[in-house]
Amino acid sequence: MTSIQAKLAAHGHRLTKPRQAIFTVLSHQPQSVLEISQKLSKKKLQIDKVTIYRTLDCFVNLGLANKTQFKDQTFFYELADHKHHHHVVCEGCGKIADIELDEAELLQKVRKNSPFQIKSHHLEFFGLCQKCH
Amino acid sequence: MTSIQAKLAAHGHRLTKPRQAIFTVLSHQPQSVLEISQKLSKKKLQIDKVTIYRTLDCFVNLGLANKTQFKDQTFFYELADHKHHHHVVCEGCGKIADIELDEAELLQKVRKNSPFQIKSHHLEFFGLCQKCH
DNA sequence: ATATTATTGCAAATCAGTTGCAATAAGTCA
DNA sequence: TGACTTATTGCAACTGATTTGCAATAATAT
Ligand SMILES: [Mn+2]
Ligand SMILES: [Mn+2]
Ligand SMILES: [Zn+2]
Ligand SMILES: [Zn+2]
Repeated sequence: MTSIQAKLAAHGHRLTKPRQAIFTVLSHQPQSVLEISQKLSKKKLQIDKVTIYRTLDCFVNLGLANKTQFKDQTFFYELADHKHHHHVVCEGCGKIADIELDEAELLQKVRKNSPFQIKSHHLEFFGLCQKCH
Repeated sequence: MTSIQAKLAAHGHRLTKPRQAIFTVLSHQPQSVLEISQKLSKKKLQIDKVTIYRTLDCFVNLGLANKTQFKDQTFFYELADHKHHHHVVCEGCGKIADIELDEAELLQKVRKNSPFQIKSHHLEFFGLCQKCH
């Protein structure tokens, strides 16, 4: 709460009830707005989806959340307090697991092979989890 | 034409005029359906966007095209006849360049770190091209 | 040439995300 | 604390991308 409080304040933003609620529901598991909405409902916290979108957007800008995308046109959000990492998605059951890699070599190769100044990347893996295998 | 012809036939699909037209317009530059549609229009080939979607879907299934996604909810399609590769997208002007990497090490690391059976991955880089830099 | 059925095009629907705006509630300060 | 300012919320309507239903059309096989 203090961290979010501080970051919001530093940007002239307010710590509101919806923002607190949405924050408590975030985790390292990337979640869609629908899933977040449903989690909130279960907690008897009724928050409009537009507010969820705007809040997540705000969190992403403040570096509190990360926005990801897998194979469909839906965006997923997770807490940003961990180390930079990527995910493996099970194409059988939808399960998502974190993957932590040393990407130094990879990025080095890319920088050597491309004249672009690279700022960020998306990397996601797809396959089958142990159960679905 | 023969390659597409053969693959279509092998799956009981027909080589139609729209399919030929759409095929000629594909390249290694990932393109959205809108862009493909505009290219076709310039060639005086008026094809409904629904047909473009269905055709691209068909091409992807036959391994003739690849479907990619960058930071928005739009899908991009490119020819699949080249070696496996990824892209760098300029966030200034939208320019897209191919990036070819040796991913063996990376995949090895991932397989070692994850119990999932990995089948595919998405990897895209974002930054600024030389002009926008 | 005819019959069969995959494919097309149009209209309408869906799905995720965005925008406008009036009502509400944080944060500020006397 | 209580009034004041303005960020934030919720609702309704909208957009852009993609999908679906269906009747008309055109590729293929005989
Ligand atoms: Mn994660
Ligand atoms: Mn390419
Ligand atoms: Zn699974
Ligand atoms: Zn550029």
